[in-house]
Amino acid sequence: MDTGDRLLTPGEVAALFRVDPKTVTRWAAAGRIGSIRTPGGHRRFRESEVRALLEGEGELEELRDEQQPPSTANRPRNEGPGAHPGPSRSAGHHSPSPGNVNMR
Amino acid sequence: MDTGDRLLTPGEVAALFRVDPKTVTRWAAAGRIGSIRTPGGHRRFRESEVRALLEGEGELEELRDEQQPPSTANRPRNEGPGAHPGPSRSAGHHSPSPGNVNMR
DNA sequence: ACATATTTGGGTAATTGGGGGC
DNA sequence: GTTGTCCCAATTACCCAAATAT
Repeated sequence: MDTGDRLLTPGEVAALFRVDPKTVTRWAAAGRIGSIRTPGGHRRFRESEVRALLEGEGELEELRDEQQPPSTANRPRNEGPGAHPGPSRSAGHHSPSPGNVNMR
Repeated sequence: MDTGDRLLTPGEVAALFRVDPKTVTRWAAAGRIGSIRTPGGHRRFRESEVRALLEGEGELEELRDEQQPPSTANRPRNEGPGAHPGPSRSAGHHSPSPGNVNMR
């Protein structure tokens, strides 16, 4: 498994997150994302970390146990039965990511 | 691996649905739509998912590579009795959402 | 050495998030 | 039950110029 040795430029990370390169720089400055500095002062980011971040922190993941109201029930979100080849994130959750404490 | 879908900002999704960005946030909070959070806390939405929702719920079987057990060919389509398609979009009695461009 | 594109820095406006109430 | 609007705080986007990378 590649540990993501590939380094991404701020522009790449910005395009991945759909944000401004400046924002990515802010993340690095705030310590929200690991960054490697070039001797010239520019920043580089690990692709593995970036991918892990946008892997899908969506609250919607395995939420499929919806209740069914007797009358007005319409949950057109049903996946066919069978095996889910999807990469379950049930293995090794806590990653050595920086402390993600951002809540008021 | 990459689904190749771009990420949309809450404002974009809101404009697509013609709702307030706050409503989109509520959808994400309620788990009705997948969301990716930026390290800063903002949400980004997958364009493919949004388009799928906009297309109408008719999720046609465009995917033919989905293995299905040859035994149970049932379709757990909980449409529910009676007719109750999505909520009524009775939008049109107020000025366009000002929270899109030019606010303060 | 050149030039071009990208990144960096600071500053200001716009958007977004969360809560509350209608 | 949902959606839209109010507040404030945080994050993000666009403006500039200079430095760095290729």
